[in-house]
Amino acid sequence: MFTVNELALESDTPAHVVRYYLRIGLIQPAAQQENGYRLFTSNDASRLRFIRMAKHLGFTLNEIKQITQHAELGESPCDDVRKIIQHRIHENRAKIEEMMNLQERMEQALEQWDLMPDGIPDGNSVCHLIESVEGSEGHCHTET
Amino acid sequence: MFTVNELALESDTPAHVVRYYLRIGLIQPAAQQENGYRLFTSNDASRLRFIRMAKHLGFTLNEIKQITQHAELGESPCDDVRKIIQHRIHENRAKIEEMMNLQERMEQALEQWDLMPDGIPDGNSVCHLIESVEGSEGHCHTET
DNA sequence: CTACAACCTGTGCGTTACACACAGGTCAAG
DNA sequence: CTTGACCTGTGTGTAACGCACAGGTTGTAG
Repeated sequence: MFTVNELALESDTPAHVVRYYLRIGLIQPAAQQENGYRLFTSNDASRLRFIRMAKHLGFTLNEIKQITQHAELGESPCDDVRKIIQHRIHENRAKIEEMMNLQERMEQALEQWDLMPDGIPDGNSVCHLIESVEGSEGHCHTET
Repeated sequence: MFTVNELALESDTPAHVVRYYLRIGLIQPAAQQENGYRLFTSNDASRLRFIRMAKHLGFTLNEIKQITQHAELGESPCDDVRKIIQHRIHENRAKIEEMMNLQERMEQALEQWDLMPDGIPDGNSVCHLIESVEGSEGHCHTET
């Protein structure tokens, strides 16, 4: 039987993360001491390791919860797992593209600003650097 | 004098976003009707357009708040603006890299899983697909 | 046996930038 | 006056923790 701290060490997870997973019901204590301390088995440690693996693969905690609940009922979560990853691959690709666009916008701005002096704000302008950036009228919104 | 909705149209911002900005004090109403409705001037509209520009460039709402507060006091925010963008460029580069690593992990996993059948979970295993993924013991943590 | 310090415990709140819901208010048409 | 469409402010929920706090536990010294 491990305490929270021991479970954290055993599963290579920060203790406060273990507590968070407990809070949201992603893991449950196997037992409880009289003073309220939660106790765990080595089974919980491997469960926790599974959770970290899934997170490392991009699954959200909610998805992991679904998966473990399915597994607990004896149903195979594999089909959902494949679908989720496929969806996440698309999602992530879009996000990366958006962040690369942002990156370019920022780099272009910084370069452009190199030739511009600092300015004192007046009633019309808050920061002429930011206001000088072009292309702010074309907002692209890509949904999931 | 505009209402929230009119200000939203004028500044090309969703109305619920305008309300959010009001809530966090990023913008303030110029006046108030007797029924509690908030009223704005065209000055507020251009302020809001500035906020959208800054967001488009990657500034957080907190940073924008700082910038506008500086500007309101007559101090030039330009120096901070340059520093923030420089910092954000580094930050974003790291994030993009991390997301590309994740992308590769996901794609490799999906490919690898193509040859694997679905499995029924037992006590030892939750989902053998996820558990089969290699390299889960080497966690990389890149800080800002 | 007691005093004290170091550490560990559960839990409440703060974070980002909205999205949604809800009860009530406003305005034009009939 | 009533109906319906729309608009208003505000409370709450989101993801995944990070931090802080008051109290409990454990080890060591005296």
